[in-house]
Amino acid sequence: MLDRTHLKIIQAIQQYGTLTKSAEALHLTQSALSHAIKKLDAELGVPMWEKEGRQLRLTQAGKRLSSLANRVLPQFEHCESQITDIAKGRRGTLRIGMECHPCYQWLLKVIEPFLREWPDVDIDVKQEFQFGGLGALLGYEIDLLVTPDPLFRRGLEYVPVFDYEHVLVVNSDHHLASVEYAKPSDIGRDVLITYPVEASRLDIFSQFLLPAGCSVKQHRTLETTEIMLHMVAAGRGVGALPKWLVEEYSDHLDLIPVRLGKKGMFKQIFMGIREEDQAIDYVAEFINTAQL
Amino acid sequence: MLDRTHLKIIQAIQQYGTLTKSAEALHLTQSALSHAIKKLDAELGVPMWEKEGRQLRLTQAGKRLSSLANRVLPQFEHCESQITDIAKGRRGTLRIGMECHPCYQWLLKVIEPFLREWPDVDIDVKQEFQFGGLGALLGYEIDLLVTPDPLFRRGLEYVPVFDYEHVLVVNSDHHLASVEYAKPSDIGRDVLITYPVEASRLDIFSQFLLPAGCSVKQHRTLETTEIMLHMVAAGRGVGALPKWLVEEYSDHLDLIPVRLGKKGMFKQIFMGIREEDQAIDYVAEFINTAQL
DNA sequence: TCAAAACCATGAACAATGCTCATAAATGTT
DNA sequence: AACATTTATGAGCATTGTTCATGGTTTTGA
Repeated sequence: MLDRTHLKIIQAIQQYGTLTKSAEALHLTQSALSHAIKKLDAELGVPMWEKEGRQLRLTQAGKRLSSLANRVLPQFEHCESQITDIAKGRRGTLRIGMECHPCYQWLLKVIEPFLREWPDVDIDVKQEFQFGGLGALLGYEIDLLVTPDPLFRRGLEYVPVFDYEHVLVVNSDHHLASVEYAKPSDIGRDVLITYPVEASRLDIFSQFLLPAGCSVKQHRTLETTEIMLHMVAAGRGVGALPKWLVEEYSDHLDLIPVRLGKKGMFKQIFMGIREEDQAIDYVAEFINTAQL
Repeated sequence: MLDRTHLKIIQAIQQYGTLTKSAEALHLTQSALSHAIKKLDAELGVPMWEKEGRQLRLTQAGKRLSSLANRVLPQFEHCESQITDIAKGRRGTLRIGMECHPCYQWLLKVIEPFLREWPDVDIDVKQEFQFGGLGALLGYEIDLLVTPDPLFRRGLEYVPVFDYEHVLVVNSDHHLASVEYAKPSDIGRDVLITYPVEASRLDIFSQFLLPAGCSVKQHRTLETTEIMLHMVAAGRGVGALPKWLVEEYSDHLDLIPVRLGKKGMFKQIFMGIREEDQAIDYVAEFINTAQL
C-alpha cells in the first residue's frame, strides 16, 4: 500500500538526485532505499524512475506520485505539528496568507495584540502561493486569507475587516500636489512605482489607467513600502497606496495623498477562512480583533 | 510517525463508531486496533478520542487528524488507481466536474467520441463538491471543470468551449409563445422550474428577475432536464435553459424558446484544468475535441 | 584507456514493528 | 444480576524493514 514513507522517498530522490544522498537525508542506508524502491515498483507494477545512465528520471507514473507527495506531505507535517502543539499545551499556528501588499502594515498592527492575548498561538505569514491565495486556503496551505478580492465559494466564509481609500501619492513639488483629484491622463509623464505583482492585480492599472486608455511613462516595482515612499518623497515617481498608510508616513516624509478620479477609489479588505475552522477559538478571536 | 494507516483508522472509527466494527472493516482484529490507537495517542502525546461511556468522541486534536484523513485519503486512492491503471496499460481516469446543470447534455455528446478514441481512458463525472468546482479542481478531486464562471487563478488554465443563448422555455399555449422576447415582469404569474441549486447560481434569477426586482408565482426544482421539459410542454410551468437544448427536444415536445430580454442572454462555457495537467496527452486531446 | 571514485543492486542475517490469540475488564441491556 | 457487547492487555508469532557485506555498473579524470 502506498504510504507516507514512499512519498518521502520520491520527494527525497527528486531533491537529491542520487539514492546515496537521499538515503542519507532520510536517515537510511543506501541499501534500504534501493530495496524500498524496488519493492515499490514491484507493488505498483510499474517503475517510478527510468535510468538515463546514472541519472534518475521520473516516469509518467512517478510524476503522479511526486505530485501527490508535494501536495500531501506538507499537510501531514502541518497536521502533525498542530497536534503536537496541542499536546504541549500550545494551541498551534495560525497561517495567514496575504494577497494585498500594503495590508502587511495593517496586519502587523492586528497581530501585536493578538500575540499578547494568545501566547500559545503562533502566527505564520505567507505571501506566495502556487494556486493563488484562494487555492492556498482550499489546499490547507494557509488557514486565513487577507484579500481585497473575496471569491465566495461554498465552504468558505469571508468577513470584511476594513475599508480604505486608495490614493495616488506624490510629493509636494508634484504638479498634482494641490489638485482635488487626479485624472488618468494626469500621470502620463510620471514614473509609477508599485509592488512587484502582475499589472492585472494592481487597481491603479485595472481600475484607473486601463479603463481610460491611459498609461504612464515608466512602471517600476519595489518590494518594500518604506523605500517606495522614500522614492516618491524624493520626487522619483508616484505611487498608489492606501490613504491611511500614506498618512502614517507623512509626518517624516514629504508625501501628499491625491484622490484617484473624482469619486475616489474605495476598497474593502476581507478575511477568508474555511467554514470548518470557524469553531476554533483562536481563529474566531483573531477575526474578532481584526474587525475592530 | 503519522501514517496513512492512522488516517484510515480514524476515518473508519468515525464511520463505524465502534472499534470492533472498524477493525472488521479494516481487516484487522479488534485487538490490533486497540493497540494501534493506544500507540497513536502515546506517540502524538494527546488522545484522539474521548470516551463518553461507550461512545467515542473526537478530541480537538482528533478532529484535525480526521480532517486530514478526509482530504488526503481520497488523493492517495486516486493516485494509486491512476498508477495501477498505467501499469495495466490503461491510461487512467479523467475526472470531470460540472458546475452547470444543462451542460451535462452537451458533455454526453463530447464524451462519446472521446471514449471511442481513447479506449484506455475512463471518464468520471462529478457534480457535488465541498468547496465548489474550483475547490475541487485545486484540491485534486477532479481534473477538469466545466463551468460558466471561469475564476482565473495562477496555476489554472481555462478554455472557452462553447457559446449559447440562454432562453425561457414555454409551450405553445403560453402567452409568451409568440412574443419576440420576454420581459422580467412577463413571468410574474408563472411557475418557474429550475435545477435544484441556489438561486444565486441561476442566471434567470441573478441576471434577469432580480435586477428588475421581479419574481415568479412559484419556484419549483427538478433534477432532470427531460422531466423539466415535459412539465413545461404540459403547461405546468416555464423553464430557463440553453436554446440548443430546447431545440433538441422540440421535435417531440411542445416547446418554444423565448429570448430573455431584448438583447437575449448569451453565455459562454469554459473548461478549466490545472496547468501541470496540460501536458497529459488525453487531457489535451479531450479539450481539443471539446472545442469543436 | 584505465584506474579510481561514486553509485547502485543483491542476499543473508538481524531487529523492530505490527498482528493475532487468549483472556480479562469495562460498559450497557434486559 | 446475568448476559451481550465492546474494549484493554500481555505474550508469542509473523512480517516487514533495516543493516552489513559484497559485487556490479557508470562516470570521471589523469
